[in-house]
Amino acid sequence: MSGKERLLVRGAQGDLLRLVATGHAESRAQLARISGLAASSVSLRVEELIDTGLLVEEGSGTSRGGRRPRRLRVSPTAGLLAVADLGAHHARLGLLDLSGAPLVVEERACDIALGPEATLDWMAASFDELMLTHGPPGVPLRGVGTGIPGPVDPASGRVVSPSRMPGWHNFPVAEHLGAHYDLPVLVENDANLLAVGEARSWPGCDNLMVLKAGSGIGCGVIVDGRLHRGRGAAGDISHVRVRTDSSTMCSCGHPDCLEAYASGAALMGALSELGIATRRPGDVVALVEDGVPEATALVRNAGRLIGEVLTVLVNFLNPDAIVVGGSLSTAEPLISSIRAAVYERCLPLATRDLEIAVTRGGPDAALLGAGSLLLDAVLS
Amino acid sequence: MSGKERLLVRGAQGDLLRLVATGHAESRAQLARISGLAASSVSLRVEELIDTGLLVEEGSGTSRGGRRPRRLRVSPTAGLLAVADLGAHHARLGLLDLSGAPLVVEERACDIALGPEATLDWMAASFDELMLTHGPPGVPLRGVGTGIPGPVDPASGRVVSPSRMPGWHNFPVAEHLGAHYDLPVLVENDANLLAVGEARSWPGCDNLMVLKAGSGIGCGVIVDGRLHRGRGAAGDISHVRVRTDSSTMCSCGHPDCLEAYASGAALMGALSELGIATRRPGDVVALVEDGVPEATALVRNAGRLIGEVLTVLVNFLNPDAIVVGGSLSTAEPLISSIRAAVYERCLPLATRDLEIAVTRGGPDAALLGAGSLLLDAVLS
DNA sequence: CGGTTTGTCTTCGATTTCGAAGGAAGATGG
DNA sequence: CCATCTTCCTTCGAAATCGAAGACAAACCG
Repeated sequence: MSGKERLLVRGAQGDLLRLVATGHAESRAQLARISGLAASSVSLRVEELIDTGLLVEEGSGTSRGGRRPRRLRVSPTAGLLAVADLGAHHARLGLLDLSGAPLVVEERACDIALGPEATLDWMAASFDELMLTHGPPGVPLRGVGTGIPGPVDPASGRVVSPSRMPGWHNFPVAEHLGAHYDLPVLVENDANLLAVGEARSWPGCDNLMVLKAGSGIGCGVIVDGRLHRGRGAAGDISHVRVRTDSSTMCSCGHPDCLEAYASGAALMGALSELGIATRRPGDVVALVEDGVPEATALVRNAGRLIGEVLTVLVNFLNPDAIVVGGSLSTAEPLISSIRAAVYERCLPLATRDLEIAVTRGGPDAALLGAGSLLLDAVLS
Repeated sequence: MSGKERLLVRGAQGDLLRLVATGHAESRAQLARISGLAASSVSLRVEELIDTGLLVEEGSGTSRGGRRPRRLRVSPTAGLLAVADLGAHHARLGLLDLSGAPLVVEERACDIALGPEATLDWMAASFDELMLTHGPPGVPLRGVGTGIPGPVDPASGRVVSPSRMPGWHNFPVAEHLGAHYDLPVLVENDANLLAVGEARSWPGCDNLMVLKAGSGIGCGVIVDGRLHRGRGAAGDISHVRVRTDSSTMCSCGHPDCLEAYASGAALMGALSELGIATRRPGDVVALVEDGVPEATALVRNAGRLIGEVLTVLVNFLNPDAIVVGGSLSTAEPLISSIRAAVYERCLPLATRDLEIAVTRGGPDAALLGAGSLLLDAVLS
């Protein structure tokens, strides 16, 4: 299940491979421009990477006015990454090649309430199955990564006081997965993975806030093109106090947290009090699309509250874009009321070129983000 | 007053010089460790820098168990930086050597309400005077920088819609100063400079929020050890909506901005309504120290409001420390009520190792910050 | 269609950087 | 006080990197 010889790419070679893998460059000339190395050095290194079997030349790219570049790609046989995005009741699982491109992605039902051991063992078994059924023979697994719907301490790879994951507190996820695989293991908060994944779809935007609005409210922050972790829990906005008429206690012990009003779980709760049953946050979106006024009003209020919180952060961080993802993101009134609140209340300087939009990266964005981070760990 | 030949330090040499100048290293061995270069390469480069007259060897450092290192310093004759921190009624002006150490610092009265031309020409004249009276003969000026008590667009060096600087809107400060000096010119928001300056006093803290509580409320943000500018106005918290009973209109046209309740100007206004006259934010601190209950109550309320805003940002950014500076920072009740609000309401994960403290960098911190940023511009 | 322009990639000598080895200078410890 | 250790710095051959020059390939354009 492992024990393959470690990928050996040191220094400059690793950097070049990474640039190709992440899609930042796909020709020698581009590599030279981006890496700052001389064209001749790049050619030498690329030669070696091709000899090692990590890179392949594949046709030619589009001309920029002169000779067409020879397109470079990470070899499909160089290795695979197994990645997962764990949700409360479903997980997306996939295999990526070393360029981060998905080979297979599947969504499977699971239940994190069964506890970490059961869930992670199930995940590992699913990875093994995917490797057997979809992995080309002889192509080694190079890394394993998963997103977790709760706070993760990046240093230790442990889950730290999650709200909706009974039995997971302080569980060493990375260590447990590492016991199955003698490989680099990545464990990261799901919103952070989404942020990293989305960042690829927002070229030129170095500062990004990616909101994940599902059962809970998560947020990943990209500063200067890199994921900002702070001391580990950066990006948390769910326990911010909001301005409301009524007063509701949040599970964290404080009154009037954003999560208690604007999360998918809160919306479902409010609907059920009105006698409208829902099973998943997606059902709320369906109600909105069906024109159920109670649902629309609740979603619109959620958007306003989220927007008011974002107001503070937009003034403070001056991001290039706010990206809204998660299962609630397809509800039109949510986005538009977030937009309204932010544009109305923020400084003109901060909103002048600010874009507020839904996810561009598609349903696999978080998996791609996991691939992206995992690649850094894999390439020496 | 200029036209000196440009400092010529390319690539690796500039990096080494910068490391010595910023105090990150003071021996060849240390340079090798920090820069990642081979010890032999470091020796070569340092040799050249000494030959050029930019570095000097000066005695020996303390042993770490073996031979004592030969201490390196930036030559005092390598050049000077002229820096200023402009306030509403006072400016601090100083000359720094290329290591960022102050040669002279003076505080002089001025009035930014006289408009940009008058103020900047006065500043240039003051710089010239300082050079004449305190600059060692023959030592060239290498750069000029100033802090501005309002938003600055870093790309163009213009002031953008400042609240308390009549006549400055859109004025090209960097360009105007650049006409006097054919040198690198730095123009930056004052809170940002304070943040950069303070960062030197907080080793190990890569993520820092530095609050400047004076007439206005400014905030500089250090992320990953570097100043975060966003699109230019990052760090603004003064126009965040706060939770209050009453309702006050802010000059920005929105109700209940933090600035309208918690800035020095707002406190002075509130005191005058109570029949207590003050001329400067510092007077408010004096009243608090004299035990005037109205002043204490107002300051405490300001601290609470600021703290509540910080709550959001602390959860979001997970900084290592919050540093409070500015003329109000010496009011004990301000800090303690900020502390109370943040510690009470933030996530344990975010506050576990969070320090909330007053400035460590002393009164010249902003000038030192200007020197630090200016150095980057000066060293090619 | 053939010259011109633009961009890509390789060749090769010059330069820079590295790394191992060794000398210098002080700390440590009997 | 002398042997030994640690750290600092330099020396010198080996390796990596650079940059200029040129070959190559396509787009552009009268």
